[in-house]
Amino acid sequence: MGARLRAAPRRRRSATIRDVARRAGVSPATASRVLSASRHPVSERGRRRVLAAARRLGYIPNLLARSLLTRETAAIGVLVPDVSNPYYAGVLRGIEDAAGPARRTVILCNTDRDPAKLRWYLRALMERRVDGLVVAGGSFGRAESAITGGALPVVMIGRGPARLPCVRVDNVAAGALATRHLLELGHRRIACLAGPAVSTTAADRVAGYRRALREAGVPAAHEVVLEAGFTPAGVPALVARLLAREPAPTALLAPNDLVAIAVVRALHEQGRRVPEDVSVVGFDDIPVASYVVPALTTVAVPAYALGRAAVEALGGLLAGRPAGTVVLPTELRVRESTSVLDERRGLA
Amino acid sequence: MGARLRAAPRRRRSATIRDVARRAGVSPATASRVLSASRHPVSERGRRRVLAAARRLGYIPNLLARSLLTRETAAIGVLVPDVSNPYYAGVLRGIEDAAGPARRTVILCNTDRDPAKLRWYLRALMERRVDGLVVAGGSFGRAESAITGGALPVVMIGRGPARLPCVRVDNVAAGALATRHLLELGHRRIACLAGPAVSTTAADRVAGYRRALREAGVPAAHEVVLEAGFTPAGVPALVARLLAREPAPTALLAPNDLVAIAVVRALHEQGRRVPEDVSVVGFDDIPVASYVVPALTTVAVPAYALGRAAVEALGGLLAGRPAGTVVLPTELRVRESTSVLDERRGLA
DNA sequence: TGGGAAATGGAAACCGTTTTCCATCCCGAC
DNA sequence: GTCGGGATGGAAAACGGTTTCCATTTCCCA
Repeated sequence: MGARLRAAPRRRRSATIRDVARRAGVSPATASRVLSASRHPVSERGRRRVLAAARRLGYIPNLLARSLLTRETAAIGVLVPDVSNPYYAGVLRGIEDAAGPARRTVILCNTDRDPAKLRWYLRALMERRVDGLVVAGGSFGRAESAITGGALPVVMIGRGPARLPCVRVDNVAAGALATRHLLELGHRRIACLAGPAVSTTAADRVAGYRRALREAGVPAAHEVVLEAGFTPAGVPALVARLLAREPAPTALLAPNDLVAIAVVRALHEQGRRVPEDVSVVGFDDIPVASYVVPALTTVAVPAYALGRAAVEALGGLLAGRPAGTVVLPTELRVRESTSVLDERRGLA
Repeated sequence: MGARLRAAPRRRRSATIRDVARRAGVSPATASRVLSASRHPVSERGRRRVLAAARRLGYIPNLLARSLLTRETAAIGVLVPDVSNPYYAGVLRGIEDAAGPARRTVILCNTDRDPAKLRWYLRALMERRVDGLVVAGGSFGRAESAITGGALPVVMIGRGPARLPCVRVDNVAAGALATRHLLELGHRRIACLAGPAVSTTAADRVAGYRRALREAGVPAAHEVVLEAGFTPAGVPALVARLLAREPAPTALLAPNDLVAIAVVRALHEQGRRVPEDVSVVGFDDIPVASYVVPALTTVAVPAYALGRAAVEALGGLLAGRPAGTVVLPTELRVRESTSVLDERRGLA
């Protein structure tokens, strides 16, 4: 004979569908049909009684039990490098706003771009049987696919392996856009602070920078690329190195707005004014970019829209519609941190 | 006779503990005992076989089934007004970093301070049977407690009803701290931009501001409080109103750093320099505060630590330890946006 | 009046775990 | 020789829903 399993004493048992059924004088089957809007017909009288009983008992369905049976959890896992980064905060907000109406909940994981952490979280999400994944700003290679068993729908944000659907911007174009803006203002000595070496986003922007310079016929000797990371750490030293060059650049690209703001400050501390002495362009257009002084000229990346689009693509995948790559447009927002090159000034 | 339920065709069935048991030549009970590190002894031989079978089959336990039985989901719901706000992003990061090691996952909900949205999410979290809740920056009254049935452990961040455990800072003290700093610099006409009227955080800071002024013997007529909200919207108009006063304030408190940065900009646009003409103090010390020019003098609120502490308190609650109120210290960070009052300048 | 279809409702299996009872077996102690 | 007890392992009952089969009615139309 099996055992009478004692309920864990800690949490009091809440009303189950059987309780509702009993109170309504119907079978659990009927109660379920009413409460989960099944297609099976139920008499008006039965429906009313079940609804009344559910209300009276404060019935809250147990999604775990339902999910166990239906194999759907209505939960999606979201992997981002770091929510503290305003760009990813925007992405996350878009994800959540799109997931809510679809009655899906978001399980958040910060990977810090650490593959071990990524895999650890991936496993946790698999154990929870999430319906799908949105992965932003991380690599997702063979090892990761092995964990998901390849069966789990995944949408990448930014860039991922070709086999996975992806929502992104054209970062090569974005890099070129920023660079051409500076070229049009007369700048020729334009430095580029690149993001971390592992980031394809950063690499693409650098590629766009190089391409724009070449197309404008700027000598290759003018190309200056320094690795800076996506955070302001180390920015003053990098700026100092740039200012020490002979001749020094008159404009520069920062890997994102956060770093751009730090660059403006570092230049300020070195006695250079923006944009009179040096022009600075950022990427992302985070909320604060338009409030700082000088307001940042930047290439806007639609973080919020990327998040939304990713969830919509994932929803499509879950509904059986295939998803490909979605490329959203970037846009140059000219504000105050760039200006026409004044030959009499400049860093030199 | 009952029905043979056909498995949903969409998702392929992954290996279950029964598959593992069969392959290892043991019963599901034994397999479970090995895989979930139960106290029940299992022979070394059996253990090895189960582990090998699990590895071979790529077994990933189904947490839904486990949770259904144990009544614990190892998931916590997190309700914040808006992740795009850097302050809440910091809180969230702290929450997640503290939850991870405890093997708990975080379900994120953005409430936008909308009670309807809050209740909607609350219900969704109840359906998912989260183990507990962390609620930041929202009210949590009778109606909300009714949804959770009062049985769900809840930790508030910031401020909540007295009956709930809470992790917060002393915002009255923080407001007084900022104000006293300005008083010490010689300012007497200090304006206060308050946060939204519904926010107790905002109200407390205003109270601290008033208290500090009174204690310094500043005439009540010098008190100026304008409602500004926690976002930069409308800031230029408010600043214009302030500048139009006669005499005009020589210093001001912003409800948070984001607004403070917008205030600095608005002053700049009106031809006033910070701090030479007007001193500005913010709250929170968001990451960007130290990178803008001028670097913001601000009262640091330990967002990350608040998040961590909330999860730790919740963990304690779940382990049966009662939790009270935790008050974390704020700290004045004097940077560049405040300076000694120069009688010859000022707004007047 | 008969018959097919639609409406209505219940019994029970099933999802994948965990855990409680036993049932053995084996060991040393008395 | 038997008895207490620890080690080991299995059967089966939960957890709380959903859904598949039926089993009845009821209804409409020929």
